[in-house]
Amino acid sequence: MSHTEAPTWSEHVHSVLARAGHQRGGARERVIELLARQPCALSAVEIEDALRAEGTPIGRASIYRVLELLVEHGLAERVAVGPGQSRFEAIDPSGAHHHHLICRECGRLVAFDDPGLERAIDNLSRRLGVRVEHHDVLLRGSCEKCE
Amino acid sequence: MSHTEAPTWSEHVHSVLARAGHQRGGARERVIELLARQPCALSAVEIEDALRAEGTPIGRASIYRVLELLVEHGLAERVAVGPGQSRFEAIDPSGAHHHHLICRECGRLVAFDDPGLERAIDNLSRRLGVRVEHHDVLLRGSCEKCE
DNA sequence: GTTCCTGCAAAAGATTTGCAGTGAC
DNA sequence: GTCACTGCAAATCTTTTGCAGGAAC
Repeated sequence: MSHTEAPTWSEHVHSVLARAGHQRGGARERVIELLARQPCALSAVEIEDALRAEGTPIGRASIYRVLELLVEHGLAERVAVGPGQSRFEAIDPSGAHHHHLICRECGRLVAFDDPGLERAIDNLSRRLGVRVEHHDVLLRGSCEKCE
Repeated sequence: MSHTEAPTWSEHVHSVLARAGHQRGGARERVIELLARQPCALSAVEIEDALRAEGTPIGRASIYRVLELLVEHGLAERVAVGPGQSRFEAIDPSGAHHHHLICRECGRLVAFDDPGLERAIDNLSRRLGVRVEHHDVLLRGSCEKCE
């Protein structure tokens, strides 16, 4: 694979942050590399635990600072799954994105995407006459395993 | 419309809770009556302030207990508008419901409903083969006033 | 050398829990 | 009288902030 196309998410993040005048510290790199490898959203504590398990523990405050920076630059998304429980995940630079189903039984977060849903939201924002920069859709129910 | 049917939300709440073996205390009644009159979602602190302003202050713990009870029985909904910021609103017994746009400029929460969106979510849950009990849609952008 | 990054400890908020007293039925 | 409801204070949990030292450029 690989000619010269489609930058990976990490590369994209690095170039956006560099352009914004940020240096590359160790803690930030580790959070970015970890997020880049995730199939789905993680909480700050899960990120902390995962990095500790890999032998590169970093302070929780740093994790929140990195996440805040990523969200601010539109590079990551915060998914609110409950009172005081946020999870974070990478936003693909291509603009592709997905939504989540949170299972009441097992608590698992399942990702999915759906063009019909995107279309409905487009129509809606046009109808309302508002500018929608971002949308979160969170379904609650039972996943196929728990059904 | 209206012969003798369609119970109001408060009535519905009272009958559901009574059936579940709950008594009717003062604090609970006040929170329920307040929520019944709201056009849109309130935070726990807003509820506390509103009740204090009406001269019937109640403990914040009681507010959270009432809200938890309502959510548990499917009588109210929690809307997560940010990290550590939940708002609550009544769920109409008819099943009618709406979603929200939160304005980045003024922070206002705007309610709307949209049949196209509901349809898209129906189709989606059928396609995924999951049972969706509840869905939250939260748009972020600028409202008409701030546009 | 200057400016940004990091970790630690403390702070700030939101929400929950323990407990003793009060009220509903 | 019994069991649920309430308020207060304390505890818990997530997230943010202040600050001193260390790293990037």
